[in-house]
Amino acid sequence: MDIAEVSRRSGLPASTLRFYEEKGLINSVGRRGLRRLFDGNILEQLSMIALARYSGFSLDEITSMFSIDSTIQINRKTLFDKAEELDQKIKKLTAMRDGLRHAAKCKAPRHLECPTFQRLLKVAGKAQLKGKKNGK
Amino acid sequence: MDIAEVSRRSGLPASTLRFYEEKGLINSVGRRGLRRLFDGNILEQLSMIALARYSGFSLDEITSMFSIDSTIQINRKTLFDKAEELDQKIKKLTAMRDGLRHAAKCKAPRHLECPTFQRLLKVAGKAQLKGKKNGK
DNA sequence: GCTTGACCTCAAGTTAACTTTAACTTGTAT
DNA sequence: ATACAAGTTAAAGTTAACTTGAGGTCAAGC
Repeated sequence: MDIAEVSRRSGLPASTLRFYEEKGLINSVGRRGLRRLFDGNILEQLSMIALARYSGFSLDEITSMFSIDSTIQINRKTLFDKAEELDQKIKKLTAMRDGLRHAAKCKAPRHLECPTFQRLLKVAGKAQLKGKKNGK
Repeated sequence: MDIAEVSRRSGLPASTLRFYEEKGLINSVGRRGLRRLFDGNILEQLSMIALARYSGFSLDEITSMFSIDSTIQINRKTLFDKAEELDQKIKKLTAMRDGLRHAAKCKAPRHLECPTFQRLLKVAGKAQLKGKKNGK
């Protein structure tokens, strides 16, 4: 599979694929002349990466979580911790979603003055943002 | 309330508060000499902003969703659409969380080879990332 | 009335995750 | 053999969301 096909099938521009390879997130299996060749399973790897990115993990975190060459088993505790982190995040997103839905219906002149909205805010604020830089 | 107190109580550095004001996300109510003065409700506004940021909205989106000066009611449909977006995201995050939890327990030599993991991936991939640039 | 510490502005710097550009190479079709 | 479309590299550019730095201001305490 050449880079164009991977690009077409994954939806990612070739430049991104090269960038990911340079970063060590993915690997090409060889070259035909200058041109990279990719293995079929690259597509699943890329889906995984896309999902993780979308979930808010940085490329560096993803590298350490899924990289092929890392010590045979990725530290189970790390994975579990990541899952916990996500769980917290899901709770906040849910509060936000409900808040937005409410706001779309609410008659209060300003959302911040609506008690329902404020309650949601409070709930969401519970698990304070103690994360690193990238709190997305 | 001066900037130092807002900073202390919100946990945000003064530089961020100035930056937010410059961007139009928040407003100071006046000055004492050069120094900004903030109203008490600024703290709730900042919680709201923090939650929205954490939920993956960009500052520009937040500005248009919550800015004080925008047309009296923010477009209900927009709010609803944002809620839907979040709902999709919550589904993906849930898949990711379950995936990670599974990975932490799974005995398969490589997670990508584990059928449970692959199933999760497939589910998560359903609502494709058709978003703009900022898909976090 | 002078110092000082907390604030101010404006410009430039930083980081992540890419994208763009310029100049080069090569397998395939003619 | 030659052209050329599609690849390649290395370096510089881009955007969002801030942070840092240099140099200036001012209200309050001594």
